[in-house]
Amino acid sequence: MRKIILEDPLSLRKITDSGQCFRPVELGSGLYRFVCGEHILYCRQDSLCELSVSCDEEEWEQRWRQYFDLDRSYAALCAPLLEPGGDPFLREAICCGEGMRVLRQDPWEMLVSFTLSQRKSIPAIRTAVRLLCERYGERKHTAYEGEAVALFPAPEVLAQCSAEELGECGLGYRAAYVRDCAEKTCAGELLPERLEKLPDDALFEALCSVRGVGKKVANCVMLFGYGRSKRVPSDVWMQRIVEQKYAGEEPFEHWGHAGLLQQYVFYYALEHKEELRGQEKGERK
DNA sequence: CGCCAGGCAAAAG
DNA sequence: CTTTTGCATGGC
Repeated sequence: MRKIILEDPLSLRKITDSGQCFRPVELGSGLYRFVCGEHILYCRQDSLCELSVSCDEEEWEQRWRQYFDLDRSYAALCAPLLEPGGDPFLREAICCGEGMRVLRQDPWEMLVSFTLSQRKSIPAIRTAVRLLCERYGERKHTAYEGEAVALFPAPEVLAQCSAEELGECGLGYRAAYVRDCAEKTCAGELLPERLEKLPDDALFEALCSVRGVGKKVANCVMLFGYGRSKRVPSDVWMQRIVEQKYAGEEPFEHWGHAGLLQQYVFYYALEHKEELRGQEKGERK
């Protein structure tokens, strides 16, 4: 394992638990495994700003630096928002999520993962994604205890499966949606190399052409797969926050890098589920 | 067992 | 155009 010193706090646990990624896992005793494309990283948290990693320096610089979004300082970005007189809830959320990063993940994987995520809990999404990888993904051997890791399946492979077959991974009615992701990608309509050049609006529209991809899923793919840091996916949890902390008025418009702050807020919501659910209003009859 | 999940498309108003 | 409804299944 090689030592990495970071300029910014980074929490492997919070990132892994924050609902933006479904394949990173804690293997036990603080050892985490991340997968990005066909690259696999084993990683340990030594302190807030120190990691031990399994890759060499070149791979860290070329691949994982971008994956963990290390070229921008989240601390510097959040500092002005922590000043007294600022938004008190946002301040609390940022403190709660210290060490959060918004990962830059594979666009194809994000498209499929968030398409099958709708109306599923995060643990259930993890299971479905894992089953897809185990059934249809190529295996890659690693140095860690001879472990063979199943990579995320290629579009061509999923496009050859019937919806019924895909459904066996627990996709339910979303199986047809995943098939459409694969078909359109194979047909060249959603090639990441082309889409990444589009402006936000055009990219959004292209993603929404897939059956089962709407506003929320498209924004997740843009934020987590294409690095569009202004996008704010709005799901039930974000809606509860807007209701209960902002009296129904979305504050995101006047946040710079709203997508990054959104991730702190979303993580805060996951960590305070009970209170947010409990205070839900409007169940009068 | 019952309830809810990082929503969406289609039907109804 | 805006609002309501049905949806498959795993976690807990």
